[in-house]
Amino acid sequence: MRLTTKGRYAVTAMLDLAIHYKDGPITLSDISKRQGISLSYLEQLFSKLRKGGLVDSARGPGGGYRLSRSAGDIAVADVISAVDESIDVTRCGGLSNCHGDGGTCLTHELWHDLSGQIFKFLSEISLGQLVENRSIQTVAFRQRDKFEHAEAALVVGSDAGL
Amino acid sequence: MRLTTKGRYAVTAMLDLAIHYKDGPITLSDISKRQGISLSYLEQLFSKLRKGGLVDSARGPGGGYRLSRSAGDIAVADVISAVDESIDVTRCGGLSNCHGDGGTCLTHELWHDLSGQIFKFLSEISLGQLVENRSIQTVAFRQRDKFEHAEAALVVGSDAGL
DNA sequence: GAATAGTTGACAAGATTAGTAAGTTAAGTG
DNA sequence: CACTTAACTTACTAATCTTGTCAACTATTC
Repeated sequence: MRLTTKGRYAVTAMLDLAIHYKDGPITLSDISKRQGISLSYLEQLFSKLRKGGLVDSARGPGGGYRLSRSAGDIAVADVISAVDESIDVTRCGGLSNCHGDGGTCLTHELWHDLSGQIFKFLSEISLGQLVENRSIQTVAFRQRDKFEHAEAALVVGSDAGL
Repeated sequence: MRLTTKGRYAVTAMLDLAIHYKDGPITLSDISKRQGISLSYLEQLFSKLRKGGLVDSARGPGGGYRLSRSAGDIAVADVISAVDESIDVTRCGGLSNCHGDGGTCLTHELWHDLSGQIFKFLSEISLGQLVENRSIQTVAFRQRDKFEHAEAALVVGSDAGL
């Protein structure tokens, strides 16, 4: 899981789509103006988003892009994965054979696990939740206490989104 | 909040430090060998980690780096922030004045909030937790049933896909 | 059927980051 | 003091991100 400005641009653009969903197909030129992202970059990003099946396109006048499914069914992780092809990294390939020292592959596993958690976290936040549940979220976050925090973080991530 | 390979390297190296804490100061050369990260790059990363107050250094023979405080007191977010100076981004500066359209700055706010959540999430995971809870994790992981899944996943952090 | 508004794809240049190489300084050791 | 070790620093190269430009291709509209 990586999280770069590229992913941020993609999520931003998708949020824009989600917000303006009711207006029919949205042109990249509109998104470009609203979000301050260069048109050519948007074209590249949406090429990947389209290949990832996250958006549908319509050409010609009145054309543009729209979400391929409900905003509630598109996770933030989906968007980021689509544009940010995450080449796996740990030299040992994740879990295979690098036991030169006691702590070698253990470290990689630790990272692997953490990475999985981040991914899971972002998988449980949908664009729809971000747009709709804004106020509820912050409240839910404030309420939990320290010891529930493990569970709460996940639950919050899942239903309250942001 | 950004999450790049750079941050991953830093966390990996810090985990290595945490694991080998009892061995006294650890040289970058050791970390380099164990984790497969180039020495030069480690030097650059640790320069920032040191400036960020996360590690203490000792020069000369027998020298090396060690965590400046308990592994339980160092959050993953601390490490990533230290090496990955996250320049803020949204053209409007985060929350200021870009209301050209209804959804313009709202989108930025949404991203800002999401970013904050990711940060909070990573702030609540310490290096110590990652290292210590691991053996418990794998066991607990196997034992849990579907409904305990949320809690276990965080404590454990195991499988979870990517 | 031509004009227009829009996507799609390719390519390249500039800007920023990631990563490497090599040299310098400080601290121990014989 | 000379030598070694290892932290520090600076300069450089490679990769990636981001923007720009140009040329198709497609559906709508006049």
